[in-house]
Amino acid sequence: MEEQNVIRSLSALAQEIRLRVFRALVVAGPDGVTPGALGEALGVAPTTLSFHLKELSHAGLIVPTRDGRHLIYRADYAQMNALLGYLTENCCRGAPCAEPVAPVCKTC
Amino acid sequence: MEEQNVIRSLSALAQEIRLRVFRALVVAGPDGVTPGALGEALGVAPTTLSFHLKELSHAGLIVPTRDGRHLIYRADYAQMNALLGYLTENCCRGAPCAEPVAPVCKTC
DNA sequence: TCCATAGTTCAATAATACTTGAATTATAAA
DNA sequence: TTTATAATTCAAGTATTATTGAACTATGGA
Repeated sequence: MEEQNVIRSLSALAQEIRLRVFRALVVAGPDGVTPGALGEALGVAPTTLSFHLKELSHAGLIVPTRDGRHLIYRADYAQMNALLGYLTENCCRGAPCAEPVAPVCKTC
Repeated sequence: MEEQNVIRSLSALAQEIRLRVFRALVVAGPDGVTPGALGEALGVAPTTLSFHLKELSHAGLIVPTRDGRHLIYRADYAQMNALLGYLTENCCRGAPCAEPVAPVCKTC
């Protein structure tokens, strides 16, 4: 993963609304969620939500697909994994860590 | 981990200099690095570096300790783990993920 | 004590990011 | 074809974040 993409992804997640949106999509999994449902659940105005969805999309963290007059947004797990991996790369120069870095997803 | 702390941590990492600083500290491990050495390695002015070190410290991602007239900064692995875990919490509602979320640190 | 070194804090400027209403695009149903 | 619904884009004002030089604090050595 490129540094600029990492920064873009971290910036995308470093905002209350976008963090909540992303986590909601991570929880929803393969089903995804529409902007309407997200806006309803999170109490965010359509214009504002759209702006934030675009930020997350540009970062590659979420992906929209169209279904009739709805859009469905889904988390991109590969992108998330790449991001998490980047932060711990070459951790402790390959030595076993004093405080080991744990697997992030207990159910996988 | 509290949402506000998560956002603060992500904001802290979502900046070129701070991301490089943090990764340098992750690689350095328990030895840590001084601001002087970081500034030298990354080509950053002392004032600017100090500002960014404070941002990372406030987020709890790095911790300074004094050693004579030097400060030594170290990554806080527990905070990093908590952050990474937060992003994948309740992933796919506990179902096995379509695209599994991998352990982030191969050497641990 | 006096000076040099290691870092930080402060204040001002410069640059980015967030929100909102109005207008727009795309699809579906009457 | 006309109307309604779902969502986005645009432009503006507002707010937050980054950089820099000058001044300051703390430690160690001459």
